[in-house]
Amino acid sequence: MKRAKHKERVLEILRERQGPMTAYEILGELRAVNPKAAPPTVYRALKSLTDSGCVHRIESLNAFLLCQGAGHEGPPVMSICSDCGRVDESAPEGLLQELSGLAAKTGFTPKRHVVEVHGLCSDCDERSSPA
Amino acid sequence: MKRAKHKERVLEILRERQGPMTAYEILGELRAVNPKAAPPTVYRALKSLTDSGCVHRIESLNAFLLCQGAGHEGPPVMSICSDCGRVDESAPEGLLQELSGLAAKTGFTPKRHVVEVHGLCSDCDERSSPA
DNA sequence: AAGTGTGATGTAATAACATAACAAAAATTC
DNA sequence: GAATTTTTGTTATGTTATTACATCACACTT
Repeated sequence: MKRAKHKERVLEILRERQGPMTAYEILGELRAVNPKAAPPTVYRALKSLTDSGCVHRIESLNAFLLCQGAGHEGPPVMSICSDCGRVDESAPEGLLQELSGLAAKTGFTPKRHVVEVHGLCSDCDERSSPA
Repeated sequence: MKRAKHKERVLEILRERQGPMTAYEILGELRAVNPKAAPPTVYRALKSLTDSGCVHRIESLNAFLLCQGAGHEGPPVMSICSDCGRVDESAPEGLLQELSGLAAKTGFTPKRHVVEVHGLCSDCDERSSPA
């Protein structure tokens, strides 16, 4: 097994950020350490990290986020604040059932779920419509 | 009221295709009629069409699809076949509740839902694992 | 008809996101 | 230690999307 240096560094970068980052933002950070890093460098690392599940890709932002979810009982739901950019991961109980029920009705066999909710986090919501 | 020629033409193009198209595929078709069409042309038309709800953007494909859903009681679910590329829209009853329940727990106020399921449609599933 | 306001369209350039293709280097296996 | 495989480096390019500004076409007034 090889060292996979970049993978670890990307994880570190995402851990420090505590929020979503685009591939090119990550690339910028990688370059602080290794000026030779190029787009394939970061996309390779991200592929392996998303494949293994410790990083999630947020499709509607073209961005990546360290997995924060406890277990992986169901598809993760990403709650994305349109105002401050904060993203929270959750895993509601019934969601998988709901989506599986759909599958049963239509004969569709699900492999990967993308569930992303855009809106306002509680902080930003309060700020925009104060009590 | 102005004519909004491109909007109508984009709708027609999507109606003919009966499936998802990328903005640049649409642009190619637009150019068959109007060689002057450029990226902003198609993105403007698509913005107005997606804003009004008659076209959906599929985030995980960077593609656009004519709305096929009956009513809009809840967030549309896009079922995307990884094999044949077919996309079906549905609107399961309980989904909105499920996602709203999540909101209630966390204080997040949802504005827009993205629910996309990748997998195999019934045809492709049968073909890959025959009875 | 001439002027004016508004929304649609044209145009050029570029930003932002992602992958292809191949070369070189490092680790693993034999 | 030679062969093989995997990872990394490098260059280039492909794909998706937006910015910024100019112009056009129509509707409406005067």
